[in-house]
Amino acid sequence: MTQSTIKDIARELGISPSTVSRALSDHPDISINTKKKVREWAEKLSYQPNSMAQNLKKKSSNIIGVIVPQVKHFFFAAIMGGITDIAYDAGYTVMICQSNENMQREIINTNALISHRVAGLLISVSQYTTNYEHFIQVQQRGIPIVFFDRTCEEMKASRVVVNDYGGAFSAVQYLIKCGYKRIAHLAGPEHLAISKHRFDGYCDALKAGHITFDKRLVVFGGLNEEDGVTGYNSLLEQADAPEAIFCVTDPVAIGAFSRIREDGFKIPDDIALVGFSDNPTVSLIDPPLTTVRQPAYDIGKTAAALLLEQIHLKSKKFSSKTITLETELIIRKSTRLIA
Amino acid sequence: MTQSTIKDIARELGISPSTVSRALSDHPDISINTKKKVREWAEKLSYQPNSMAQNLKKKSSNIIGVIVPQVKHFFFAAIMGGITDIAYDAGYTVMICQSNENMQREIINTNALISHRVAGLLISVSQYTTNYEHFIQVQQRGIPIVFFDRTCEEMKASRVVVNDYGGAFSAVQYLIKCGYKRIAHLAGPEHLAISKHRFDGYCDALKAGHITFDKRLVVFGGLNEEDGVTGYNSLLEQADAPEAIFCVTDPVAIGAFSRIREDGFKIPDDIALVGFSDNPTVSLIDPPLTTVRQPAYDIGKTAAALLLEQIHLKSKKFSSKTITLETELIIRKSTRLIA
DNA sequence: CACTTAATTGCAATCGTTTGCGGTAACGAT
DNA sequence: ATCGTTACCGCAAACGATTGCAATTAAGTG
Repeated sequence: MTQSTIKDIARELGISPSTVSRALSDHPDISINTKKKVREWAEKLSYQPNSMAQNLKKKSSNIIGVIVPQVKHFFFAAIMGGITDIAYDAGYTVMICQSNENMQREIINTNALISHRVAGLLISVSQYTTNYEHFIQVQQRGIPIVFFDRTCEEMKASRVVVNDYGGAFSAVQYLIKCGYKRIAHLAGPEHLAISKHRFDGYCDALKAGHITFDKRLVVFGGLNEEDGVTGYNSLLEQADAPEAIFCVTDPVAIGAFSRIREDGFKIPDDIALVGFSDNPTVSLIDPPLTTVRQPAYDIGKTAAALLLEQIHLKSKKFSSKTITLETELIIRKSTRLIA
Repeated sequence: MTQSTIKDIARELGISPSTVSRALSDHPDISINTKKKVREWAEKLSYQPNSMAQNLKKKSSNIIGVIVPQVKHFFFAAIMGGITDIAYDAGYTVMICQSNENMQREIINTNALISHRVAGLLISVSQYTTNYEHFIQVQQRGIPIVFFDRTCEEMKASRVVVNDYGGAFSAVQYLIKCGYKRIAHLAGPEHLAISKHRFDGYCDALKAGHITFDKRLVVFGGLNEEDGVTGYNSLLEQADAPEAIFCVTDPVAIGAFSRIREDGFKIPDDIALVGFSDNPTVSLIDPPLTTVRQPAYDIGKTAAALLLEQIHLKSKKFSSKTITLETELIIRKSTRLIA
């Protein structure tokens, strides 16, 4: 029924709880005899220490909190995999919350995690988060925090990101090399760092390729599949169909992909398409998508490792660092040489 | 720096911690004046209650523990979404662990969650788990437990599953109706309930279609993509290529899909393919996959709701129930009418 | 004025665990 | 017989919050 405690073992053996505690932690003051008996009874009662009591005493937990927009997206799911693997190895457990791209919910999640006195926080911010007060709060409490992917540039905090700029640049550069001239960009929310960096990469690649920027070929929107179709629609409203589209994420590319096929256009013959992430899906569609690979699982591992490092440093040397992982252009069949 | 406590507020106002506690919980004994001052200071110190202390006192937590094989698989990721949504609405937080299909790790995860005194446990067992001792332990402690998808039939416990048998049956029945005769089955691990049920559905559909069962057309394996390619390989070792393959999961189907394409065979002309789950990927590949849809997000929601129900019932009326969600055959282009 | 009653608040114990410090017993040494 | 060691072990406080009960004060009553 109810869980057994150190006191139960103590009562059973007619000794004090302190002795049991020390016996279980192999304290030298305790005789091997007592230790053996304590361990036997602990086993017999299938005793499991109460982490809450332990953490309360220690004034620190072995929980790391994670907030992501939506777990169901492969990118975040893969990151979660990396995080939980690292946490597991370090003896930590992870508490996960999803903001559902909603700032209010993100705030509540943050407070819930604070209440649980997480040892640290791993966050990828909601695309509609515009105010960072709740994250600043976290720092003021001395809770280590590491942002990943969707970072918060306004804050002095550690981050794990990928080379968004470089990835975007090489993707667009490649399109230009293929001979495309009218290259559109389905961008993300304007205030998000990843959007900005990928947009910058797009712009600079155009510049480097001596193609003049045409703002009618850029539409800012969201990061998910539905944004791909709405984005493509508003692209067509502003101008004639472009020759190629560089999308801010794979889901956006998938959205555009479906929309394009609906129109009966052929990829890459009528229009080329490039994504960003290399989700497993995009290599299986027809034609398989050219995309910029980012190492999702490694982002999770790296972010978790960085957080653990900060946790163990105890805010001594609070040197927030940014780790940038490399991206890689994966060329598939949704783009081709023309002219 | 350090988090403020009820005592800090008490000291600040020159009152006792008990009064602060009662004020914060709006106890009628406390004067509105005191309440106002307490709330002001709580706000000023950005006080967040220490859940550990609260839970220790209450001898129960507001954490629900989840163990899944791998979060990165869409099916589980989507379920996680459902779980966290329901948990959020009920004021619970979610602790997530992944077993990585490893029983030892599953055991350690279970103990970690027990240590954190989770209010309840949601589990989808690893495909290599053969011993259920650790789950029985959980029940003996009086911790509510709900299995989902990969359930544990040997135990008297609540479950949320889909109609695996019916889904498999209708899929194979459909294949027969299409005119296929040599229908193979890439099955899952033999001891897993979902494998068994889907296999049974396969068998019974054959029987109903007056097709004699050929054991060379069935290979038992794993549930993931790699198992699709190895499964397909051993299928070819045992017999000539079948006309159609019913796969135990979408990832297995994807594995077989890639393998079949490598061989230069055409789907569905040379060979038909059916999956199970309706992961988003399979509708995008070419040809889009015929599959049995199971409502992943709803499985998560249902399992979480059922668990919460059990938690609130406090083991009073311990009536373990099984909720079966319906499946739906989604017919796409990886199968066709023949002859 | 003495006494009851209502309105507030504080004391102290409790949840399960940890840990500094003090205590006891046994032993050998002087 | 006295003292010092050594080896074990227990007491009690503490972590932060909650809560039954007692205490205090003020107000109301006869």
